[in-house]
Amino acid sequence: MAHSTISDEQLLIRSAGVFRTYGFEGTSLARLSEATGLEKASLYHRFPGGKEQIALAVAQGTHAWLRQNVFEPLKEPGDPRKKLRTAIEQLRACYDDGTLPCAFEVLSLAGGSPELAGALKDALQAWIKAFTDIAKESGLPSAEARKRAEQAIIQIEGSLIVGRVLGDTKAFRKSLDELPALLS
Amino acid sequence: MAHSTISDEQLLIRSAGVFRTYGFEGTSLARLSEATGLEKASLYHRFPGGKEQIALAVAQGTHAWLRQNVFEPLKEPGDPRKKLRTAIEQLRACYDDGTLPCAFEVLSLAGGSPELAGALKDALQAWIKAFTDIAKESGLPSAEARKRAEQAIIQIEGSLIVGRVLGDTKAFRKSLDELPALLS
DNA sequence: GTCTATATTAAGATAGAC
DNA sequence: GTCTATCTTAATATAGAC
Repeated sequence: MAHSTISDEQLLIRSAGVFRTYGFEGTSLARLSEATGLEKASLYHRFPGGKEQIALAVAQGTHAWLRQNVFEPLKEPGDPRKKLRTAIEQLRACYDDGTLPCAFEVLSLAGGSPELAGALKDALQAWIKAFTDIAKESGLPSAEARKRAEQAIIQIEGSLIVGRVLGDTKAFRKSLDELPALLS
Repeated sequence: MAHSTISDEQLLIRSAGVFRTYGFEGTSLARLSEATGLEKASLYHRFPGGKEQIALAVAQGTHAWLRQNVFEPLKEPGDPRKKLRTAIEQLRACYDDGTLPCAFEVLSLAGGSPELAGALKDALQAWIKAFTDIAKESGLPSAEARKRAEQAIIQIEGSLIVGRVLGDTKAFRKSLDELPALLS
C-alpha cells in the first residue's frame, strides 16, 4: 500500500461500517486497516488507544450524524409530519435499507469500555428525546409521546434483528412506514 | 483443573451464556473452557468443529428449549390467554429479566457459518409460527395474527437492545407485559 | 503522517499421555 | 473422555525509517 491519506470523517465512516458488520469483538485492526487503507501503525498514530478509542469515536460520530441529519432537522420550523418523513429517509439510508446493523446494538455487547457504553447511552437518550419532542409537536401528550418515542426505536432495533435472521428487510421497511402514525 | 465431566445439556447451557454475553466473535475457546470447566482439548473432543460447531449446537439447543418450554405448551389444550401468560414467564426467565442478550441477535452477526444462519432462521420462523397460532386461537384472523406475532418478537428483540444501552430493563418488562394484548 | 518490521500476547487447533 | 504440552496463525501494540 502506497502512502494514503484519509479524512477523519471518512476514516470514521469506514470504521463504523466494519464495527457494524462484524461487531465490536469481531472488528480487528487488520479489518480496520483494510477498510480505511491505512496501515495498523497509522491507525495507532491517530488513535493511540487502538480499537477501543476508534470504537468510542465511532459511537460519538454516530451521535453527531444523528444530531445533524435527524435531531436538528426535526427541530426546525415546519410541518412535523413532513419533517418526520425526511428524518425517516435519513434513517433508511443510515441502515442501508435494513441490511446494516445498528451501532447501538453491536457496540453495546460486553467487551467495550465504560466510556463507550456511556457514549452510546447519551446518544440513545438524545434520540429518544428527539422523537419525544416531535411526537409532542404533533399533539401527543408528554407521557404518551415519550412512550411512543421509545416504542419507535424499539421497533427499528427489533426489526433490524428479525430481518437479519430471516434474511428479509420487509420488517424493517414496515417499521419505518409505521413511524408517522406512531409519532403523531 | 482436575478431571471434570459435564452433561451435554449443561455444556450447551453454559456455552450459550458465553455466546450471548460476548457475541459470536467475542467468544473464545478460553472463555468456553472457563465456563464449562473443560480444557480446550476436551471441547474439541466433543466438538471437532470447534467454536463454529459449538455455536451451531447452541442455536439448535435454543430452538429445542423454545420448542419444549414455549411452542409445545402453547399447543396444549386450554385457555390461550392462560397458556400465553405461562409462556411469557418462560421467556422472562430465558432472558434473565432482560439482562441477557438474545442468541438470535448475537449469533446472527457476520462471522458465523451458513449452517448457523440457517439454524437461527429455522428457529425464528418456528417462533413466529407459534405466536401466530396462539393469536389465531385467541380469535384473530390469520393475516392479523401473523403480523402481531412478528410485532411481538420485534418488540422483545428491540427492547432487549434499548434496555442494554440504557442500562434499564423497564422496556423489556413492558414489552412482555404487552404481549397478551398484542396476541389476542 | 504513513510506512515496514518486529515484539508480544492470545486464539484456534492438534498430538499424545493417562 | 479429559488432560498437558505444543504448534500455527492472528491480534494487539510499538520502534524507528522515510
